[in-house]
Amino acid sequence: MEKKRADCPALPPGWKKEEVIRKSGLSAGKSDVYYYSPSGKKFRSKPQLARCLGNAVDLGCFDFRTGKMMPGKLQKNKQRLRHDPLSLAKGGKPDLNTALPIRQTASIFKQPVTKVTSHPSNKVKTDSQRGTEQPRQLFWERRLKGLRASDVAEDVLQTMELPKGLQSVGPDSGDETLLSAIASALHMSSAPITGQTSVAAEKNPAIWLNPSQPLCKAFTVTDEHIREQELKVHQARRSLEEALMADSLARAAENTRAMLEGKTA
DNA sequence: AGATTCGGCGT
DNA sequence: ACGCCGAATCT
Repeated sequence: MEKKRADCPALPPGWKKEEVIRKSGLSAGKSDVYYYSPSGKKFRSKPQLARCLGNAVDLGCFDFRTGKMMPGKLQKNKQRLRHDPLSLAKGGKPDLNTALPIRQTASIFKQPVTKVTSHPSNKVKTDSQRGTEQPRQLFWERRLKGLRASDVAEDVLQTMELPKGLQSVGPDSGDETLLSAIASALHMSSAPITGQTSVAAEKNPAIWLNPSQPLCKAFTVTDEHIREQELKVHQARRSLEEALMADSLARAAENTRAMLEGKTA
């Protein structure tokens, strides 16, 4: 069988793509697409591919069937109406369009070739991809520096203030990166955010940093912190309530005025 | 056992 | 209509 394995320019060097036509059955004529990693492992779906490449390549606009990046295929974010019941009903994290910027050049990350199993009959198995996390770039949070939220008039919104106890770890000790790092951690992972629990990370983060935690010294959240936060939420809700009330009064006033003018005209 | 192939579920 | 993946079948 002369299967053509073509290079796939959209993926890191060494990755091959193959298309196999189904030749019998109900689905005869349809085709299946496979990819092969540089080490020869076969991949048969986009999720599987994504699990392997991890943050190395953004497959957001990668079309598995054609093997090309489709610029127009931005995140299929359903233009869901605010307060759509569906958005609230589903569990998990809110579906905000806040994909973080990630590295596009994958080739510096080597694909794992072997994995040593711990036992006597030490056959080298192809690693079970599920267990191994892909490497993350160290200090990637620094790329978030300078990103600011702004309102419709392009005025930069006031940035959040961080509680005193939080201290960053790493080459950029600014509060700005710290805020981004923590916000990202909360956004991306459902695991507890503890900060860097190893003291060694503070001395030499380049070696000891735990990349699955934000660039932040370990911290503890006290009941006091929680009460403060609850208070802030309450105040924010009050402000919002007042603003909405004022707005609706203003609208009502505007309507009646328009009606009166209509009559006199 | 591993590779190949098609079915069929879920969206 | 199609992506994804289970599992029957093939080597």
